[in-house]
Amino acid sequence: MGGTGEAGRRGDGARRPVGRRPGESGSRDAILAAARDTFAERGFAGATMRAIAARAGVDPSLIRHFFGSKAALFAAAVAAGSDVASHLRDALTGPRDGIGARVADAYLRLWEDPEVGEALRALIRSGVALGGPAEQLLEAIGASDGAPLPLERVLAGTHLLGVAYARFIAQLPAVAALDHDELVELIAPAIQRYLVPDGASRG
Amino acid sequence: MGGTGEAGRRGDGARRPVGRRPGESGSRDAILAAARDTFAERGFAGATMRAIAARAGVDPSLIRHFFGSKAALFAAAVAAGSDVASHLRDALTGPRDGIGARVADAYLRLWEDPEVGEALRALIRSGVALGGPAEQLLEAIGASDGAPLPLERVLAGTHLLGVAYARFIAQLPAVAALDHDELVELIAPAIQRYLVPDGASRG
DNA sequence: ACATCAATTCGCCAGTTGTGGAGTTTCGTT
DNA sequence: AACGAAACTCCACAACTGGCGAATTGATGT
Repeated sequence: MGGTGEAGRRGDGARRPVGRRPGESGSRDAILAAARDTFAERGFAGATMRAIAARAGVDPSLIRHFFGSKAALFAAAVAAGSDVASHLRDALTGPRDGIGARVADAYLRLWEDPEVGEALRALIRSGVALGGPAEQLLEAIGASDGAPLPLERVLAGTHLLGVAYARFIAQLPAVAALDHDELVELIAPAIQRYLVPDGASRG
Repeated sequence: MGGTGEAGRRGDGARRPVGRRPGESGSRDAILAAARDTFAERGFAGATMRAIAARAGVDPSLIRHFFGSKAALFAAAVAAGSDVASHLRDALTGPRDGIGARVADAYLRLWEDPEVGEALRALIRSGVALGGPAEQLLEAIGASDGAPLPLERVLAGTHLLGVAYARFIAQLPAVAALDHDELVELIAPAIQRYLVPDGASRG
């Protein structure tokens, strides 16, 4: 299925000079950013190293020079999204009052961070089977502090995951167009009811 | 990234005879089933026609003979999962009492159908941008009967989607191990509260 | 019996993919 | 000033990809 090729962000068709560039080039970071974007858009299999290199404005071999292989590049690119759990711990360990809103806010804020958000999209789009962000989120919420209701906490995680999917991946207008605080307010009650069994204290 | 090749479900290494087989071969259906499975496991880009053919026990060219192209095969393979909306209409148009449990039950039952479920997995794994099952589910629930609260209905859809993701795609043990009815009972209240604004009528 | 059509495989092609080797230019250190 | 290491590109390759034409075999209608 012949693609027309990716017009590079930096590549303008003219041959780049060979050899090291003067000063700080930032090529490594450019590659990581391009990889995150491309993996997020097309998934692991659909993203080609040539497309990533073109987007970063470098030669494909430079990717290998820095990262070794496509799999290693993927791992490096999505590293930012690999510890969802730790970012939610604060929100989860706070007082039960308003915990639904706090967790929803923290989770959505995570997705809104450009680096983390693209990494999460890349991970989900690539369908990473084990250790993926979905499992991590769900398990993190479920087993956060040895609470007696891990299952219902996992269900809270599924709701958050579904909201994130609709807002950031499917980009469904109804959900994606909402203001951050608006969305938090809307889903907070449901999260709250899962996290604390008796449905007290509004979001 | 050189794979070792897919050991065919039917292919045993021996050369298959050329020419038409006697009797009903069922090759077309075998191809569709193999395509659904493979697309579900690896996504559109990751699934190769050769892998699908091997899984179905046929020559890759037979796929082209029947379906024309990889894209057309994909479309045919996921057709079963393309009208999520219609299958939920009954559950949504019933009485408000117990609508949460009814919708949750109908939705999960959809995923449990082998044909539909694999089609949905394939669609989500492939990241179909528009018209995908995620959008369809969400929009179907949101706009079902011109109700005054489409947004909150969409949020119910996000929860269901997240549950399905955890149970059928990520296959998170905590959610995947649950009995169907158990799971319905657990999430029904949340769905119910989204679908009817005043949180009346249990499960 | 004969002609027609569908099912099926084989071999091939042009393009793409990830990877690797070899060379060139600059940086950092001594 | 010399020199090793790092950044960077070009070229090539072997494998794989989707797609296609052609040949072979069986089923079906007349």
